Amino acid sequence: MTRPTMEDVARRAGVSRALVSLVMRGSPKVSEQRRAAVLRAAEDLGYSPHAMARSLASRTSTVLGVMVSDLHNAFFAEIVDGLDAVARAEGFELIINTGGRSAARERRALDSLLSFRPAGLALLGPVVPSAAIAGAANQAPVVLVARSSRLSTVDTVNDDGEMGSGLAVDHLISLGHKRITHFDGGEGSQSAPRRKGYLLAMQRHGLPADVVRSEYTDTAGAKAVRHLIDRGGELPTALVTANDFNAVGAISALEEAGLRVPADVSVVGYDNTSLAALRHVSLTTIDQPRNEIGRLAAEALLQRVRAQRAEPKRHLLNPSLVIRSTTAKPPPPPN
Amino acid sequence: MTRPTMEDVARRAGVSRALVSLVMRGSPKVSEQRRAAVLRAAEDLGYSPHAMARSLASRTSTVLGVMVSDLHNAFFAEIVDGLDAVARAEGFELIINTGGRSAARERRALDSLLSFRPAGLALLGPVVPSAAIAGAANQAPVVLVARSSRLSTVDTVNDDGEMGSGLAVDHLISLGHKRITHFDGGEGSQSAPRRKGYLLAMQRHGLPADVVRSEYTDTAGAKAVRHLIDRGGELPTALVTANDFNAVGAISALEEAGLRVPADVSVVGYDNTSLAALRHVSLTTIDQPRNEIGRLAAEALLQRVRAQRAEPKRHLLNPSLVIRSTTAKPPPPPN
DNA sequence: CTACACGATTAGAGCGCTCCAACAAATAGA
DNA sequence: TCTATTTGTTGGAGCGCTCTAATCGTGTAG
Repeated sequence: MTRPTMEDVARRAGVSRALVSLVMRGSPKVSEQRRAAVLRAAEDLGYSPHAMARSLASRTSTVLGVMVSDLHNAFFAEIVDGLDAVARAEGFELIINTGGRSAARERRALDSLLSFRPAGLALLGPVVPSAAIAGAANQAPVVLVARSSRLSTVDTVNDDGEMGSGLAVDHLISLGHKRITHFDGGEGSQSAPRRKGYLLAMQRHGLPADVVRSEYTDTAGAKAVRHLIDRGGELPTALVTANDFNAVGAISALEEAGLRVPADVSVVGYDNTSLAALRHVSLTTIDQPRNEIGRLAAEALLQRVRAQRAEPKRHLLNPSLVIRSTTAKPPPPPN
Repeated sequence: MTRPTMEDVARRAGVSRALVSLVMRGSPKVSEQRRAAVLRAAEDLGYSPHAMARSLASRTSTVLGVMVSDLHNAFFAEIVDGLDAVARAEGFELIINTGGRSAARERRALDSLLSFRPAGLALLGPVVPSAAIAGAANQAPVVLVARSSRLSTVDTVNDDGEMGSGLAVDHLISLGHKRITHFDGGEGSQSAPRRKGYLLAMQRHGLPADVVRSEYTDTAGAKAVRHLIDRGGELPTALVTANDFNAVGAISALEEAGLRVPADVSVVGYDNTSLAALRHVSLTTIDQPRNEIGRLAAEALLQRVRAQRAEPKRHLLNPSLVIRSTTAKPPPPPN
């Protein structure tokens, strides 16, 4: 089980350890003849360099630490996918752990990642206090995804939630809706800008805003609908929901209450998850370019790693409206 | 940016480097007084041990390599989640990369993981040839998920697809169904045992089997339904589909064709993804314990790492039936 | 008062590699 | 011919840590 080292390769090829090192790193200043000899010896022995020893000696790292608040969430999984793609293309490796939406656990996860002295750190939807992030940013370049920050040492990649909700509202209004309610994402990340976008858009059109506190789950969406019905008064003709899950829960509850979507009530989701695209659901929603987010995060990190940039970068990606079958003109007013 | 080392802590605490090392590893043979001094010094300096240097010096690793054929797939993401949970609880870290369903890329991914000399390797749904797996297994303990192997050096964790389909068929038959069609998963992994389980169960009950080639997507499910309708003849009263996505696609197509689920046709999915649980979908399906799969994989690995076991372990997990709202008694025969 | 054991501490070698300065050999310039 | 350069190669120090064996005090028994 004990693998061959550079020493072994050097001995077999009849050269010094340093020469083997040069060959392994693809240095141009090695004669073809020696290079071939070294490569052969390595091949024979099944040698491959020890990444950690290399990292230690060179005082550099090819590891990017990734902390995912929740891998369960397909949204983050796709971002990791994007990160992985560019990281690997650039010769970096991802080391991942999850924070489980608990600040304490995230702290530990962060420490654990830092103990590998990674070249950079990507935090996906972290909930740790800003101070912890600042601390981490002192040790390695940090990029934040789905969380904003004013720290000048960290980069951020976000979708413009304010704009996204605005798109949803504009779409509904252009269909003729006037009573539009927002189900918000509660404490969830990005909940605030989405709410703000809704409020601003309603105000812009001179319509009364109505926000119901909710969460990023389908049960919460259903609950919000029942709340709407229970509180009495006129029902809205359209819903701008916290995310796709919330939307789907809302749709179910609406249908259970005898209301048709979109004939009676239009519903817009957020995220454009694979769920929304299912023909059975066919949800009008706001798309965030997830893979793109991952790529940009990785690129931002690599730029810092290579010291190509010191000023913070704030990516704010434009979401887009995806119109499917859950929005339509409002029903004619009952008279 | 240059972080303090053990040397720095030692100097500040007025002790030797070795003593700091002992404290950091929680050795009992250190006087309380010194321990406190060291801990204080470390705290003051913001010191934390360098995982790679530690690994190199101790000739041990706390890293588990994970190769995911496709992180996009929520199924694997949840397994990684399970892996992560037990790995972290045991003080191990995950280093992840993806193979992108290409044997060549998987090979490279594998090499890259091995260059970190991980304590063990988990391969999720790998497509590389068996020889490559055997090669990897020579360097580190390997556990395979969603892929079987005869290699005595690797462990495997799979769900019993044959049994799962059997459960679906039995359930439908107990409801009174006789014409049950299977939409299979085509070339997809685990497609074969699921098909086999269907065939065996039908045979066991003396019913004629009917398999329609399909895939693990919702569009494929819809297409299979249209194929069923187009080919004429009597429609089945129940569908055992390739997976949940396939099921949802099939349901949509059925409804579009004016058939009600489950009144006219019952549908069973496979995997019990979060999709199936949505109230809007409420799909009867076969549950694979994904988190459990991840846990078992991690445990199998750790047992090998600790040399607690040398014989291969073959986990075959029992799937279970989750009854929701897409299955019911068949319609009375039209006479 | 010496011998001995025992717990606490430390020096030093070494993990597998990179990097630097030094060097030998071949080539160029004067 | 002799001194510069260039090109290819090498020894050795050192990255931050662990581990073994040796050392240093103490307390205790003889």
